[in-house]
Amino acid sequence: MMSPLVPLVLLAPHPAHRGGTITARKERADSVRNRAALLAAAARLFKDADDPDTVKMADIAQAAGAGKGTVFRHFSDRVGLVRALVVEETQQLREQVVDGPPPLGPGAPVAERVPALMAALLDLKLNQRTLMLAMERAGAGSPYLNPAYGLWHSEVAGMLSGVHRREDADYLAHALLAAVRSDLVEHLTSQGVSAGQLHAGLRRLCASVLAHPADGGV
Amino acid sequence: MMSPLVPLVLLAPHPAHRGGTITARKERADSVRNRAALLAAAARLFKDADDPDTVKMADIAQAAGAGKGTVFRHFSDRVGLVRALVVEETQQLREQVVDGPPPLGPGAPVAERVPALMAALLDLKLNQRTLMLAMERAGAGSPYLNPAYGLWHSEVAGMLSGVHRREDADYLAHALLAAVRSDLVEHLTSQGVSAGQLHAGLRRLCASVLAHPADGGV
DNA sequence: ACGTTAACCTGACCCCGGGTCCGTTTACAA
DNA sequence: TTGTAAACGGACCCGGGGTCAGGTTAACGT
Repeated sequence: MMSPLVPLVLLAPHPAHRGGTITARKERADSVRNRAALLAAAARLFKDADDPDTVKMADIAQAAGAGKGTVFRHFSDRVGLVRALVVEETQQLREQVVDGPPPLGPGAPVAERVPALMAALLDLKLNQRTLMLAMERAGAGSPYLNPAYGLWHSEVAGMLSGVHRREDADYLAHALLAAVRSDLVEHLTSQGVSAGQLHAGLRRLCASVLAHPADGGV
Repeated sequence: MMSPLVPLVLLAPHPAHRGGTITARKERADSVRNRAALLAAAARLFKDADDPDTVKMADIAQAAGAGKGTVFRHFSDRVGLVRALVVEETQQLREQVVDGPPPLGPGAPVAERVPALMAALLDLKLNQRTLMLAMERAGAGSPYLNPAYGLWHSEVAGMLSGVHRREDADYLAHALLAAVRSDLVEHLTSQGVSAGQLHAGLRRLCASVLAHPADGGV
């Protein structure tokens, strides 16, 4: 809950970031209040919505009791808003992965930690369904520009690099993460596949990728 | 080249499909000509464009020497147009997979056929980059509603079902296909990853998933 | 306290692109 | 030739993301 990995202020583009140690006025209280209100309102709207596209910027502004301009002042565009939300919603998991207890945190054997992280990500997609869909749909390359993605990937790739060549490990990590992409999860769920079945398949996938490639190259 | 898997006429929603064996006027020549012109123009525009979003419906109409209404008459909406294009561009590969010679066609051992198909799909994403990006970006669940996807998935899942439980095989097939999604390929390419490296990683992934899971449950 | 100032707030407005509509044209059939 | 269903086309509509000019207010210096 504490010690955010990224100082929250960095998420807001505006607060004066001039030269080195000079002046820099304190951020206005109403600005802080508005940003919080906007994030809260947006989170609620996405949670309630089925289709992320039905959540309009103007709705968010209104729900937060602010003007539309304020939304764009704080988050610059739709992608920025969604990213900020994702950062919030993944904060807990990010902390657990970086310095939490095993199996998510460091210390657990790779064979347990990888599936644990992947399972957590799958649950994230299941629980924050609409928001995560919004993130993947938002503009070019969105899933990969998401700040959290870098963390997941470097963690997984690092763990795989004990079993595979570095380059392969990088790609395999991307592949594992692609297996829990929101629209895939959404598609399977809507086909009647249960969460349990998804988890089972995912475990199988992790196990396959983690198994030492006995045979030479293929 | 011959024997299209799906009669072309099915791709066009409009040509009269009333009751059983009755009348049904022959499709007008100009209609046929226009559809072909539109597809050709769209294919060219997508090929030339970097960002699929820069290809507008009006542009396509104009490039084909037709009115905007005509585009929508033939393909109903943007998604329809893109899907029709994808069907065209994948026709050759679809035929090769269904009744072509090994390793793509039936008959090759699974350990060769799966990586061959996946490599072909990766090449497709590399060569038809913009069109494939357009397809994945087009509306909700687009990659999975694409008619070709069903074929790739059923083929791969079928092959995997010799090695894995049926449910796992289904999911693993989706996971393999997710590993060649256009935006991932795009992201890696833009990071400087070469086509060769992608192919290598993909082979490694296929090999892992195809290896018999010796150990019991994970 | 109280002016000064820069940051903030707002919602009317702009813009653009997907999709629609209907008056006009045209290919086919009788 | 003529009747007619179907195709055509581009002016038009509309909704939503993003902008901006003008009013407001919280922080700072004195």
